[in-house]
Amino acid sequence: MPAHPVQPGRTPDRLKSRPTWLVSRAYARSAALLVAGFEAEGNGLRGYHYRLLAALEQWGPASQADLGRDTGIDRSDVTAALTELEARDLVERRADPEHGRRKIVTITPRGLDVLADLDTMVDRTQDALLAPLTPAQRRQFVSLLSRLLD
Amino acid sequence: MPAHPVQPGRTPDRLKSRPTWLVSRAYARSAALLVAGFEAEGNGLRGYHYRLLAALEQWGPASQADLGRDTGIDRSDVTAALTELEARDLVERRADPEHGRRKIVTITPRGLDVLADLDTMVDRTQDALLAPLTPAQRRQFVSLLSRLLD
DNA sequence: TTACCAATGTTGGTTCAACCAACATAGAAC
DNA sequence: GTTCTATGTTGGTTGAACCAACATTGGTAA
Repeated sequence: MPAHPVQPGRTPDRLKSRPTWLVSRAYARSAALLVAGFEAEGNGLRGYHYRLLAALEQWGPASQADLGRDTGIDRSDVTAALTELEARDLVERRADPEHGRRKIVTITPRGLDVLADLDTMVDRTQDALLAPLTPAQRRQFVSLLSRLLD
Repeated sequence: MPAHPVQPGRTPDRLKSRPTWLVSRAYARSAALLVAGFEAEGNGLRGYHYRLLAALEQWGPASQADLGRDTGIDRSDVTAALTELEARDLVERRADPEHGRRKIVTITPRGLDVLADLDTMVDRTQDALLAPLTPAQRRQFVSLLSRLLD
């Protein structure tokens, strides 16, 4: 369902055993945990910023267009998010010397620090989400999800 | 992550094995399949309408406020969705004889028919979503999701 | 009874993520 | 040299989820 409320009262039988419904509820919980985590210790950063920092750390400097393609974020949203990251000294934007219009984005040392902090927050969120499962069940869950998305 | 794009190019390692990420990707796929199903054979109806019809079928006539509480849909959105359902003769709204302001909503025979059609569409969507899994894995997946949401 | 409070249905908003269009400007292709 | 495509940016639009206020009604307390 293209709707993910956090607090339905009771659920019709036809919904509550359907995988699409369960996935949407799991997503609602997961997203709520992440939003709470970012709000509590993200210093105003959100998922967009985290994904951009992660991409920069993993693959090194990139143009904004490439960043957008890699992260699946629209060019215009990349621009806005990078402006906020730059204002916090977490990334650097400099003109590509070989391409007049292109800008090369680099993560700064402070950006790496913040990314590390966000990483531990996100890791704790995984534990919170998977709390009801045993370690073996968690591995199974991740494995099934991965297969589902191949 | 509070974002569910359908087409990221490549995914940073730190994301792609994290349950929250996998769940958000699974939700993106699930929601896209459902939206496509409703668009193809929903005759202009969407998830909201389906949930309301399902609640009415399952628990019988109810006031709008109760419907909202049961489905987790805001009162104002319930009003709008019911207006559309009523225009299609899928529900009936009549004043509660015992409560001046309250309205009792009932699903009509046509509403039951449409609900049955939507049910088969939604069932087919389950198969599409779970296609990569074997029957045993599907049972496991549903079981783990249910446990996760307890 | 009267006065207050809570609930109902409705209207008309706001917020926020996702997405789209248009632009000036730069390289690439032909 | 002209056309075509890519880039970064601005300024939108859409749609789901919420929220606020209102008139109206029932219930509660005094």
